[in-house]
Amino acid sequence: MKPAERKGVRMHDARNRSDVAGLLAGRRLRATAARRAVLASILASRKHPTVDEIFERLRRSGTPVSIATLYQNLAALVAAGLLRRFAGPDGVARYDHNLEAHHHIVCERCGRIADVNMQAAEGAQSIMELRRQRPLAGGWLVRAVEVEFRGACPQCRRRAGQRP
Amino acid sequence: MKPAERKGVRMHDARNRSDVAGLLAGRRLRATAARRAVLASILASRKHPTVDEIFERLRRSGTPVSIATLYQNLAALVAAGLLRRFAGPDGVARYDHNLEAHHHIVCERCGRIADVNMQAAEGAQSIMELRRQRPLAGGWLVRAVEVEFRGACPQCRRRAGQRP
DNA sequence: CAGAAAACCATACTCATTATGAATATGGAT
DNA sequence: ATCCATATTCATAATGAGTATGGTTTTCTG
Repeated sequence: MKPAERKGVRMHDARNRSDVAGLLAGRRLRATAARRAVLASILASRKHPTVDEIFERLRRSGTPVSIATLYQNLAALVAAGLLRRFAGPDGVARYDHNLEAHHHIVCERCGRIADVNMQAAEGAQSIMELRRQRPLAGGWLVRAVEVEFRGACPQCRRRAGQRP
Repeated sequence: MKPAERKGVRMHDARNRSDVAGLLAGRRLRATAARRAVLASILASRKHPTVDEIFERLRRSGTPVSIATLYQNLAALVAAGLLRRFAGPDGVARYDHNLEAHHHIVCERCGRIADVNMQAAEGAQSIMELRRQRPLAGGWLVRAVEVEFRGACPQCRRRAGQRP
C-alpha cells in the first residue's frame, strides 16, 4: 500500500524486472552508461547482430560506445549469462538475447539467420528426419544439419577425477 | 596379363587408387608437388588440423609449402570434395579428411575434437536424448548439443522461383 | 616439346578481436 | 553525502587468421 515501499521492493528485486539496470544488478554487474546502452540495444533487436552492427546501432541511437568498451561489455554480458554468443556462417561473432534453448538456421544464399525453436527440433524423431522435415520453420527449406556436441573427453574426465 | 597394360589401366583409373596422385587426378586437379604434399599430410593425420598445424607438419616433414599455397590448396581440395572444412571451437578453420557423414564433439576443457559417427547420432530418438546418452562415444561425456541447420530462407526460395 | 593455363610463393593487405595503460566513473563503506 | 579502491572507459597498438596481388615457375595437353 505504501508507494515508497513498493518502489523500494521493486528496485531490489532485480530478477523480476525486465529493465536493463535490473538485469545488470541481478547479475552483480555495475550498471554503467555504456553497459546499459549495449544491453538495451541488443534486447531491443530481433536479429542476431554482429559487433559492428551493435556498434553502429549505438552510434545512431545517440549513445555511442567505443569499440573496445563494446567488446569488453559483450564479453561481460555473455559471461554473466545475459547474452549468448555464437559464430555466424562467416565466422564472425553474433549475439543473441534469446536465452531459451534453441538452435539456428542459416540461409546458404543470403546468410539470413533465424532461431529454431528447440521443441521443433526435439519433436523430430531423429536428426535424419530433421533434414526431411522441410519447411522446419516458417517456410525455410532445410538442406543440411550440423551437430556439434560439447562435453568432456575421456582424458579430461580422468584428470578431473570423474567429477566433470 | 600384359604388365604395361595393367600399369596403364591403373594410372588412369584414379577412383580405385587410394594414393594421393590418383585422388587428385580423379577430381581433375593438377598433381603438383605442393598439392600432393598437402593432401598426403592431412590424409596421414588422425586429427583435425588447423592451417598452422598443417603448415608446420609439412615443414618438418621436409616438404615445405608457402602459406599462400597452403591456403589455396586447402580451398581447392575442399571445393573438389576431398576435404571438409569446419570451424573449431575458437573459430579457427580445421580440416577433416573423413568424408563419411559425421558430426564432431569438442572437449570444453582441453579443446580436443573427435568425430561422432553419424549412426550413433541418428540412433538417438531425439536431440534431447543425445544429451542424456552420455558417453556417446568412447568415454566422452556429452553436456550440450548445438545444432546448426543450413538451408534456404523463405525470401530466397521465392526469389529463386521455388527452384532451390 | 611448345605454350597456354594453372599453380607457386613472397608479400601486402584486410578485418575481427585482444591487449595496453592512462584517465574516469561507480558503488559500498565511512 | 564524500571517499576511495576498484571496475570501467577509451584511444590506440598489437595480434592473427585469412585474402589479394602479381611476377615467376610448373604442369599437362596437343
